[in-house]
Amino acid sequence: MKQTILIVEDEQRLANLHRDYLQQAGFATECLEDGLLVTARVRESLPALILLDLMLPGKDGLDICKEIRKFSAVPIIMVTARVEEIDRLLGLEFGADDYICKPFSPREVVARVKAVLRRSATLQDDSTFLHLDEERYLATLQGQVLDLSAVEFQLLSILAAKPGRILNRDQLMDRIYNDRRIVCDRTIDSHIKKLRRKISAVTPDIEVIHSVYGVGYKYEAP
Amino acid sequence: MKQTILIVEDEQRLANLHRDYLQQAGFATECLEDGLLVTARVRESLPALILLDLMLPGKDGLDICKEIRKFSAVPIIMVTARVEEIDRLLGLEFGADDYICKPFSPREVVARVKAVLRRSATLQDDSTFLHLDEERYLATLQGQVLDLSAVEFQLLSILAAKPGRILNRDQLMDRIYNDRRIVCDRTIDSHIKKLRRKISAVTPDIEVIHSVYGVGYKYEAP
DNA sequence: ACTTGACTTTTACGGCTTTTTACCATGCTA
DNA sequence: TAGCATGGTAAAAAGCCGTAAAAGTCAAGT
Repeated sequence: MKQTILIVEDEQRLANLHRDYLQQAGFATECLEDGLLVTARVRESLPALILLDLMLPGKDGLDICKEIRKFSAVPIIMVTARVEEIDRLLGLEFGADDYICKPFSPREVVARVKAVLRRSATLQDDSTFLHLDEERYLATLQGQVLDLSAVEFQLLSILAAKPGRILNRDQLMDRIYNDRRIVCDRTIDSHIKKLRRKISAVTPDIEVIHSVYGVGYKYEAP
Repeated sequence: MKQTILIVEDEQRLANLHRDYLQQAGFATECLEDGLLVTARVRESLPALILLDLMLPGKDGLDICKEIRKFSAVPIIMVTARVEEIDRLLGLEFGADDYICKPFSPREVVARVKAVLRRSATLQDDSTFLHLDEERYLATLQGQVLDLSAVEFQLLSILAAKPGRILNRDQLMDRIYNDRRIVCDRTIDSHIKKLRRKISAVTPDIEVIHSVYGVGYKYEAP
């Protein structure tokens, strides 16, 4: 079963070059010439990696990247025309996994693709299990996005920050409501329940939020 | 209290990149540009993890690693420029905890750092006969986990805090129920009994909770 | 301003676990 | 051996959790 690389590149000659080399290297390929349908295609064909040109007709590469990150953690390699771009991009947290600068040799592209795939393979079953982007309130579990409400996200953050450590309901409430609001502690249970439901929609067989009878809750990865 | 990551990297741009991402991820950072002062720094600032470039001016990364291992078990992640290096390194027993190959995405580095830290945290000692982790309500006896209820855990903690010292039932109740609840003192006996049963499931031949006729109970390791 | 819809909090209850109690058997000390 | 302390057991009581549904809150859009 071949892995599919999605090539998003408006310059036809370049796209073909990528395609040929990647196929030669044993990958399946798909091509798009503009940014309009990228997200739709990603959802459909679930590529193993996306090679994304930064300058595209129709839509900016950065926007596409952000959009994809809303629902998927698929590896993305950005292709840019200018070296100076890269430094700028590196500073930004917008979620690409690597950057290639034109002009480049097709061999280099293949090498990078392999490198990124290898990395993401080794990381998959490890720390990438749960990723919490505090700035964006974006939680991903095994590469899939968890659509959490603000309170749910916070709750998960607090628990996941100290895996294994048990927090009681008062501690959790104190951290979530720092305005000293008084809420019934069963409220926590309620949010926990919703969190668990959303999490189990992604990983039905793995429990990550455990209750400790008479004490509280804890987060613990498999 | 943040954990400190010590970055040892001669390429300034790369070091800054690491630093920014790790700080973003909630770590404190320190940087060194060559290998000469690494061991001294490790002794001083006791970092939680070291990110160590293999190729350094002044001293070889491997040597540094070995040197550190003589006095510390701090987690070390080696950074190397070439994939082939890794295979070679993996064969050698020199004590790094993980390897990262250039080029890499800063996100990956953060992920690896977290993964290694998590692993080393869970590997923490099972050398002591009885270990009580108050934070996670986790009691281990000779490396085996005792599945205790909240009260049982407290009871064992109180007794084990003063080995050999005899505590009567009132003292024990006072410490367990600081809300001045009045309970029958036979309740203690009941919990003691359950504790003993769970403990003897792990170490059938060793009695650690002793009753002192007419006085109370004490904990005493073999 | 009103409606609407999404999110949060409260409340109630069944089922389950732990804690407590009661009671009898056994063991210790004088 | 008498008298009290402790151990074992089981059943009652208390407390806790998961769940669902009702009630409240808030902000966006009309």
